[in-house]
Amino acid sequence: MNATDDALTILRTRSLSGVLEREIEKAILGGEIPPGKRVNENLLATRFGTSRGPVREALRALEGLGLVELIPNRGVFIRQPAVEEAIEIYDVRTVLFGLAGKLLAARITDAEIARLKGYLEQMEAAARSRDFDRYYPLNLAFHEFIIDACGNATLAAQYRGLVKKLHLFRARSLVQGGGLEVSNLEHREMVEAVTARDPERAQRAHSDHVARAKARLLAAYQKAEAQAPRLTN
Amino acid sequence: MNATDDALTILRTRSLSGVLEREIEKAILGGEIPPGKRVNENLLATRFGTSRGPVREALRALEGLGLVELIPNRGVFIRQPAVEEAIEIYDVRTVLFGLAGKLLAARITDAEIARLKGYLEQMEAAARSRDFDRYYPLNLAFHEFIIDACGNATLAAQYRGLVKKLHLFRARSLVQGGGLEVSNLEHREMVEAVTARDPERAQRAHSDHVARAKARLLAAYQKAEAQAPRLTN
DNA sequence: CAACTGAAAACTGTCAACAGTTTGCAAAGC
DNA sequence: GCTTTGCAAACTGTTGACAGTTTTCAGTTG
Repeated sequence: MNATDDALTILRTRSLSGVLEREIEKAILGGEIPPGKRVNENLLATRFGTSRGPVREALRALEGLGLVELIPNRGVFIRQPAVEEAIEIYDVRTVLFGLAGKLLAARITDAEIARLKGYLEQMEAAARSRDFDRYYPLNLAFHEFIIDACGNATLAAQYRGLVKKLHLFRARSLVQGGGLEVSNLEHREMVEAVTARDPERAQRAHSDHVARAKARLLAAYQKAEAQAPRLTN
Repeated sequence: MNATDDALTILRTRSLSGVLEREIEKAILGGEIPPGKRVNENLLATRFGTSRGPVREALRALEGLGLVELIPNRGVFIRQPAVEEAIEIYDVRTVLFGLAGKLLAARITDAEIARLKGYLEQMEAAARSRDFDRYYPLNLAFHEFIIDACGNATLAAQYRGLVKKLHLFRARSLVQGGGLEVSNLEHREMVEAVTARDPERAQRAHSDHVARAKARLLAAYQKAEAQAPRLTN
C-alpha cells in the first residue's frame, strides 16, 4: 500500500464518529475509564473538541461491541463482566479458535508455516530466559496471526470482539496465569498439527489450548477469591 | 413476569433510538429496504416522526451488528453478503451450535427434554404431511430453544447475530433447501444425544446438523448458479 | 443525629438548522 | 451523437440549543 492509497483509506474511513469510536475504545480498554463507571458525554465531547452528536454515535457503536451498556436517561456505563461471563467467553473462544486451527491446517502455505515456527522459537527463547515482557507481545502476535491466516473474516471479527470484552474482566490480570513453558508446549503441538496439515488434529490442539487457558484462569481465580473474597463481587 | 415488571422493562429499555434500531432492523430483515440500497436518513426520520439524530444512532448500532455498512459522506448501505461470507458464517455457526449442544447435554432438565421431544414430534408430523408452513416456525423455535437453554448468553448473542446476517444473503431462499425428512433425522439424533446427556455425542450431532445444512445450501446454490449465473454477482 | 424533603445543578434525549459533500441533470463543446 | 462542464438539488456530517430526567445536597423534621 503506497502513500496515495493510505491517504485515500484514511479519507474513506474517517468520519468523526468513526475516529471517536476507536479513541474511546482505546480509553476504555486502556483502563482510563474504569469499568462500572458512567461515561460523561460532555467530557468526551470537549476532550476531543467535538459536539455530543458524534460522541453519542460512537458510544452506540461500542454498545454493539458489548463494551458499554446503555441505560436510558442515566447514560452509558463501562461493562464489567462477571466471572460467569468470562467463562462463557472462554467456552466460545475455545470452539472459535479450534475452528481457526482447522481452517488454517487446510490452507496454510509454507511461508506461513515458517513464520509460525519463527514465533514459536522466539517464544521458547523468551520463556527459557523468563523474559515475560518479550514473551507477551510475541504470544499476542502468534495468536493474531493464526486468526488472520485462517481465512475466515467472520470468525476473526467475532474472536477479536470476545478478546476485547475479556479485557474488561476485572481479574484479567489472572488471564496471564499459567507458566510460559506449559503454554509453549501447547503452542508447539498447534504448530506441528498445522504443519502436518491435519485439520482434525489442529482443531483439537487449538481448542485444547484455549480450554486449558480457561482452566488456568479458573484455578487462579478461585485461589485469588479464597485470599481476597471481595474481588468476586 | 407480571404487568408491573413488564411496564418497568418497557420503560427501562425504551429510548427512541433503541426502538428505532429494532424497527429499522425489522424493515431491513423484512426486505422492505433491499440489500445494496442506500438508506435515506430523512425518509426514516419522517416515517417514524423523529429527527435524524436518533435515526443515525440506530444506524450506527446496526452497523455494529453487521447489517449495514457505513460509507462516509455517502450514507449507510444495506449489507449484501456474498456466497463466501455465507460460507464463513455457516462454518462459525457449525462450531457455535456444536458447543450449544455440548453445553445443553451437560445441564438439560427432564422438563426441557420433554419440550424438545414435543417439538420433534410436531416437526415429524408436519414433515409427514409435507406442511412446510407449519414446519418452518417449529424448526425455528426448536433451534432457538436449544440456543437459549444451553445457558451461554454470549454464545446465544453471537449465534443470533450470525443468523440475522444470513437473512441478508441474496440467495437465502436456498437456505431452506434440503428435505424436511432429512433434516428431521438429524434433529432426532440431536435430541437423543442430549437426552442421553452425552456432551461429546451432542456436540457432534449439533455441529453435523449445521455442517450438513451448509452442504445443502452449497449444492442448491451451485445448481442455481448453473441455471441463472447472474444470481452469483 | 439520622431520615426525609425539595430545590438546584448536572446530564441525557431530542430537535432544528447550518456547512460541506455527493449526485443528478442540463447546457455547452468536440 | 457523445463527452464534458458547471450548476442546482439532495443528502450527510456536525453543531448548538432546549426539554425532561436524574442526581446531588442543603435544609428541615422527627
